[in-house]
Amino acid sequence: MSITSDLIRGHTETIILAQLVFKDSYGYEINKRVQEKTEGQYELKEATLYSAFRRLEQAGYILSYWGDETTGARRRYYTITPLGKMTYENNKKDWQQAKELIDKLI
Amino acid sequence: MSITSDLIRGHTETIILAQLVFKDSYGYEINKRVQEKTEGQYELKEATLYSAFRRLEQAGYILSYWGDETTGARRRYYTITPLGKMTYENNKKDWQQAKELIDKLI
DNA sequence: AATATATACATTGACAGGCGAGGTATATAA
DNA sequence: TTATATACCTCGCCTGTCAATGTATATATT
Repeated sequence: MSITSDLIRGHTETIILAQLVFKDSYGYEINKRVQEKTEGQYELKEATLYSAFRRLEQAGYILSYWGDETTGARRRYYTITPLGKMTYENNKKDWQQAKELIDKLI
Repeated sequence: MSITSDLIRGHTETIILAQLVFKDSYGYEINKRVQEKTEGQYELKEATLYSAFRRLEQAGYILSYWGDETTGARRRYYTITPLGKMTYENNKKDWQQAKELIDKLI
């Protein structure tokens, strides 16, 4: 695993929410998008990804529904809720703050 | 606890090493320094701090010795080793990289 | 004299998130 | 027929954080 994995620990949920702000999506696609955006420098582990989905849904930040694919593997799509959007915005602010703190400290 | 605690998770060791690069220090002082630098926005929990010291010493990044205080509570001082300095420099680079990745993703 | 506060270190045990390993199923390309 | 890509899911371990608790010294307050 890449050197950065420890440092991104704790951002998984925000990363997922960020993808869902643009459009509904599903696990596999979200992970592919993360890999594209980081040019392969980072990827979500499947176990991490799916356990995060459970937490996010439990918390009311996302909702899920099965896609109506007539071919290929089935997809479970996720939508972000208004509460999820608020949480995402808050998390982004927290990140800006945390970045400054860490920069002061290291 | 402050909102940022989850996001700083994983930086504890680097924060400690950063303090020891300047000068030898001890737990209580390091924590006070962290609080000063962040204007009270962040503090290391004692259990977190002392378990980090154990890990860092185990890994050969720091060495410890008892201070020779003739008054007040005894202090266990820590010194950063050359290996610890290298690790600190690497961690700083990793942080710069992680910051960019996270900014891309959220 | 008694109490509170600051300094200083340390351990225990619970909890939460990350993830390796394993499993299921469909579709296409070699 | 085999491999690869797509797509989802669970179990159980590992690791870092931290609340709670305990010890000891020195000073300030009541």
